[in-house]
Amino acid sequence: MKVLVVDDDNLVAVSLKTILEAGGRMEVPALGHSGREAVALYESLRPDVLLMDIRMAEMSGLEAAEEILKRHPEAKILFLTTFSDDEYIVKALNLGAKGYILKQDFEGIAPAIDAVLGGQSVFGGEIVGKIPVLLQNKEEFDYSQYDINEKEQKIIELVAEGFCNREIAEQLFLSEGTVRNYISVILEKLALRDRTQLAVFYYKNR
Amino acid sequence: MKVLVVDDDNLVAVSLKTILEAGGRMEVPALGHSGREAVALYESLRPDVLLMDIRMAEMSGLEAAEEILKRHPEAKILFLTTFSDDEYIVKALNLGAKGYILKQDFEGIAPAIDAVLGGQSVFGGEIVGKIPVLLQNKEEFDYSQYDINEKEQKIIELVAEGFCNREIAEQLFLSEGTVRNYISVILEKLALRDRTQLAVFYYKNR
DNA sequence: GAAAAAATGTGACAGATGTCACAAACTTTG
DNA sequence: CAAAGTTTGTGACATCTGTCACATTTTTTC
Repeated sequence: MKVLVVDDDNLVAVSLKTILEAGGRMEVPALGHSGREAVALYESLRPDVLLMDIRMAEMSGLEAAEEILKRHPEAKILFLTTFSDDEYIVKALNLGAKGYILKQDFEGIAPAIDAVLGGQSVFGGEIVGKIPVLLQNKEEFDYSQYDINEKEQKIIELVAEGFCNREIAEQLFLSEGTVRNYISVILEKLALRDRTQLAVFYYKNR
Repeated sequence: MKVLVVDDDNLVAVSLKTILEAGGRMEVPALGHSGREAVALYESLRPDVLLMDIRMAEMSGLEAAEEILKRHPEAKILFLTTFSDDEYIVKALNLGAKGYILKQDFEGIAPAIDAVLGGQSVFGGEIVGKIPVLLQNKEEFDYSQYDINEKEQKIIELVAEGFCNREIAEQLFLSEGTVRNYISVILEKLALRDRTQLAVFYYKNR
């Protein structure tokens, strides 16, 4: 079974190769170190599974995956991640990745690859619990039709998080009065009455 | 490695036992046929993984899982499902199940169990793609844990529609002062600060 | 650099909001 | 029925909110 390993950090890539080949059932015919290499190596080797870091210079894992899946929709791509990059989970999911697992999780990686080959999708420990939350802050609302600028958008988001004017002022380095003025203008533009209606508007339009 | 198998349908349970033990690495010390049995067998056998049908008479897999996870939060529970019962996915997910896989997927089940033992969460083929959609179908929020009664729920809904106290009072045939008191109590119970946070809470929890 | 435009700020005001202590009306329970 | 509990209401109060007119500062444009 061929597994292509791609990671920015050569040490990680080599370690993974060692771990995977230790079981005797997997072969790692090449190591890549960027998204660009991933695409090229995938084409030439046609591995059963692609195990790839999600963050890389030159071309991110996500971009590479998009490219590869465009040409090979059946590709089995498993992302490697650290604890820190939650925000990519949803993108990876929508892209059609077969999983999202933690680099730290050495013993867990080989079984994960097996499971993917068996047609499953795999997510590292805590990740699944986060998916519902991450999906909530999904799509961007299109404010363009309402003549709402960036700063106003930012204020809308903070109102929709339940912050009061003083807190919003602190976060944006404005005075409380200015925030009040902004909100006044926003309410006028959206034909709403108060900040609660603004929060409601925010959640209903997404 | 001990795997407890629980399925309504004895044929399925026996088949699973055969498949899992074929590899030589897994042992299936018992077969259960209901949620109730699952709970009892889990207690007596303490398996490494519990593989359980989600729909069963007597006590559903979900209820059994809830019970087991209450006592053993580290329990590794994997649900078996057919194509038809999508609606349970989200519940299983929130409950803390380690996966949700398809019965049909014979070859995939053993690797899935391995992956779960390796600390991963596993989802059968198409299931992951459905999660975003399923999460959108706003389920009823469970207020029971917060000691929120029906009238209070109604008021929460009206606040979340953006109505002011006077409007809420009119709709519920209460005085404005009473509505204020209600909201005051609700905010206290939910540990929120103001009506906007209440509206935010409402939309974030569904 | 001066003029114009945009962003930010201030202060005053009215009204809405949330809290609290307590009262009145109604319902349930013994 | 009486006591106890629940629901609904009131009034006072401090605070937050939204509006407005206008001032100040910063940035853009010519």
